[in-house]
Amino acid sequence: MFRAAKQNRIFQDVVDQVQEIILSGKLKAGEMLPPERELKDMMQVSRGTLREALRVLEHKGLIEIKLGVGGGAVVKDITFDQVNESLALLIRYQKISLRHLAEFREGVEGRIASLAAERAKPDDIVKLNDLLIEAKKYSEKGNDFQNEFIEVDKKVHLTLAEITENPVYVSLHHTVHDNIDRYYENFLNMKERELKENYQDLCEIVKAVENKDSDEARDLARKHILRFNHYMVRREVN
Amino acid sequence: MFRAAKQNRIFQDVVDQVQEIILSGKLKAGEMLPPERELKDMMQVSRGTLREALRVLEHKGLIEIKLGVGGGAVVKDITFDQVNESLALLIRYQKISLRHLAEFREGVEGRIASLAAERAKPDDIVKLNDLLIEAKKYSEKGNDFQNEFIEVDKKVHLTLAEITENPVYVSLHHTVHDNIDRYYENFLNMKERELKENYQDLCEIVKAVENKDSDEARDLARKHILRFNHYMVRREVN
DNA sequence: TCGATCCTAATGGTTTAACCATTATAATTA
DNA sequence: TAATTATAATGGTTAAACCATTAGGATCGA
Repeated sequence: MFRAAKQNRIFQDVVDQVQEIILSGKLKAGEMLPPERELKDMMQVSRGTLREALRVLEHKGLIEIKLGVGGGAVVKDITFDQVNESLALLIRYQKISLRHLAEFREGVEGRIASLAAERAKPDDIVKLNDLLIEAKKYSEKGNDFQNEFIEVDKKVHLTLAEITENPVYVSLHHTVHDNIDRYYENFLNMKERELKENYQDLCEIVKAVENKDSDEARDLARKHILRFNHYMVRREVN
Repeated sequence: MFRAAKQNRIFQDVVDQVQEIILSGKLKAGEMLPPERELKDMMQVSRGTLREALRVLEHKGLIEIKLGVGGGAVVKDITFDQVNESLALLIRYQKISLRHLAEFREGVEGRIASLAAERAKPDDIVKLNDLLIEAKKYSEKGNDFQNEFIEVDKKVHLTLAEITENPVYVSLHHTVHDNIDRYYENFLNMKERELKENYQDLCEIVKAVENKDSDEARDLARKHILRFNHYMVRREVN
């Protein structure tokens, strides 16, 4: 209900004030805070204290600080970067294993596919089929184009997430991929047969979405991710 | 693939070094960093620079700083707090609406229930049934015990999340609840009839888990959350 | 005139030294 | 023995100076 009121720290008050100004829209993304030397006078704190506050705001992803003339603190358009970073820390601290993350992803992608099946518009179906054509190309070219295939695979999943029109899913897609990629760069080494299996998966998922068969889409997407997870887990380093 | 190498900043190097020491296990939760005045000498930086680094580490959730004699920077056991905070920011910045978050929760709780159905041990079933008895009590006492009922409801969901043995789900439970609660404290105002409906939901979910019927558990959990979401969305303030 | 080079000033990054505020512990006193 | 007070360790804050980076203007050469 309540959180600790460690409020005797001046820099925290500075953080809160600036954050409030940004979140309330008085300063929009791209606009700048006054230079440190002016701001410290306005807020009647020392430059050191102000800078501690700026460090926190920077780390929160609310501002970005540039050097030189015309530099200074620019208000940032907030992204999921901080969520990703925190998750990455949890993984490194071994509060989460990649197996857990992979299992989570399995559920999420299933849900995304099923929502996409309910919500896909004709345009979306076209886009998905275009991606399939690309995927087919790479899957037939064999191992040398493995990375390209994986990129297209990612794009299919991203497109499905976008079709849900729920930004939580879009962001989660990035979060999960960022964190899986970070530790498993090129973890995949699929044989040509496996590339083709994956291509088939994608085709079936898209077909289910096209048919608005949400249960089928969910089950197929989960199976598809499960296959990926197997490649991954068989290489897990723990 | 690569991230910007803004590495001319000394405090960043301090952050990286200390973080590495903590994550590598050389300093464990509960242990302390040297006092600022010693650490600054060891790392050959000024106290101001060191303090900027400590601010960042504190905000990352890696250390906690206490005042007074015997105070200083204590290594923290890392939690999901930072993830929650970042998500809360995204919500306030209106990158995510509560409707989106609620929809996401619906999917997650469904998945949790279905995994729980596959993994519940006899002990778990006992625990769930105990909670149901408590829930029944409050649901019969009517509106005055609405908050108590909601607490038990939360506990049921938390227990289901724990049964999955996947910490991602446990943490997500907290994240979602923290963020929903923050903006909808007491958002619920259920009539007695609604309390009883919710109690029935819980009973059915637990029964499905007991029967290891994962599809049924999933569908029931989703319907249950959907009901909650209706109470919430009908009060949404946007 | 154009382009290259250099200079200037704005702005963040860092240092130093001092002092303030909080608090656990030891010393003192009733 | 218990309450009170003093001490010192430790983080929090301030001030003033200097360093490093950089955009843009000034200068100079062709």
